[in-house]
Amino acid sequence: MIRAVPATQTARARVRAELTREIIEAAQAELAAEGAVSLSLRAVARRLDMVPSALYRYFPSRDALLTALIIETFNELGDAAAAADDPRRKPRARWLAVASAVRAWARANPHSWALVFGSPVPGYQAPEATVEPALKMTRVVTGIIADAVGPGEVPTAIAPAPAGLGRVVVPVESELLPGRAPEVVVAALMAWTNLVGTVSLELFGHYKGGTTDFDRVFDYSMKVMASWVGIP
Amino acid sequence: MIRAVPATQTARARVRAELTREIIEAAQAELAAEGAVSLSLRAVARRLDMVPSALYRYFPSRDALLTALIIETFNELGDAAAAADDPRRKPRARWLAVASAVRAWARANPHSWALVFGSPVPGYQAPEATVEPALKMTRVVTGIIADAVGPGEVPTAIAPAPAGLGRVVVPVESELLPGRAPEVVVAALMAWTNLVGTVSLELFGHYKGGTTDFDRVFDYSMKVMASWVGIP
DNA sequence: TGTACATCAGTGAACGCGCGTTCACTGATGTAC
DNA sequence: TGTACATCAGTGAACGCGCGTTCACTGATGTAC
Repeated sequence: MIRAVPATQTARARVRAELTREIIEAAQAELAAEGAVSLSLRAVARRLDMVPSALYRYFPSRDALLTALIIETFNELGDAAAAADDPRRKPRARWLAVASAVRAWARANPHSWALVFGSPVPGYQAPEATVEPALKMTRVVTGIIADAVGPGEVPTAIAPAPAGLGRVVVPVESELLPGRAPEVVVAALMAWTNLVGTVSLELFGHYKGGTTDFDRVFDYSMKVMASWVGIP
Repeated sequence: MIRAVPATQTARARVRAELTREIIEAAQAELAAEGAVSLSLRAVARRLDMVPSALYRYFPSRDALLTALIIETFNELGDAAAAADDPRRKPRARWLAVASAVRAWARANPHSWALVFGSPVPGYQAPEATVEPALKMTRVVTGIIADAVGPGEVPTAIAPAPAGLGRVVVPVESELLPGRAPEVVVAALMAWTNLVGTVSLELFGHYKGGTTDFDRVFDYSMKVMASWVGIP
């Protein structure tokens, strides 16, 4: 799938790169139409007017295509979040803009969202290459919180963490929230969880009938979360 | 699937009821082993040493079996939550006990959890009969919050709701939190979302590598959520 | 610049598989009189 | 209590389907000299 290509691309290499793109896009269209479960190589091939076996020139297996799709999804979501974030604005406005953008992207691409945040595909093990793209959206969110709450600070709304919790959250602290108090690290995790959880539960139909205008509930709950987490 | 049975059950009716149970249990075992996606009538039949067509005496289609399984799952989860809740204790202890019980149940039955909270099965439309069982666990959670925060009260940690929000959340307020302020209704929704979201994201592997001891992070974050929502 | 050979893209047929559902059937259980 | 008939459970064979993957092939594109 990844191959060294001469600096001056041959026509063949160019066509190959283009077709790889087209296959991913056809797979996304198929995903949007049918969902991740029934995403089949044959359906993708049909969309491209190709014979199924031809896809094996580009992806060694269905799983490899799925991986490409997952990476693509995380990248697009991360880009949507990053595009909505203007670091010159106040943290609260940034948080609300990013949260809305994430939700909007998910509603526009529900099957892609379900592909990465829904039930794991059984038998499929996500390879290393998906880890970094998966963090993109998260980085935008935690970046805002890191800008709002300095190292060592603890917003008043957050109850003190038990002794020793800091050690437990070192991985996420060092990767995403360097120097921040454990209270802030966990609160950031909760804000992220609430965003992803709310979007998933909305998309998967679990709020159905609960409200007459979920847009307003979403906006308000993100504001509430902002003050809880200490985003002024 | 549902049929009138004479007050004095015939041997046949008794056997029928037992076998219906056994089929559901075999389907759960299959679910636990393979996941919801690949849950097939034929696999369930194999587990029972029956011929696939025999299942049609009990369930008219694969979807009907799936529905029975979804109802079963919601009921078990609701029972687990209710069993953990002792109304004589303080709201905070109740909330923490229920949250832990829900998480424990999910970790013990990950595929059942994924069946109801993961990606919707494409082409499957949940019938009316699943609505009430789906609410059971939610009722336990909101019941605790309703006991902690009286009608009209607004805990200090929750930012005031914009005018008119109350009207939007009437359905959930009247069904689950009668008379409570819109701030409390939304905060309860957020607490429930955070619980379900945290459990899902843990189960689906999205916290992997983030902490060295997620048990402790879970406990602490539920405590933080309790004080945010106003559970003393 | 031209030729000989190697590489690659895409075809078409085939493989073995498991799926949901239908249908005509046999034999056992239950009901009416 | 016994008999005649109706109901039901489960069998076994078959249907048509779509799937991922393999393989030998043809013809076009690229490379070395």
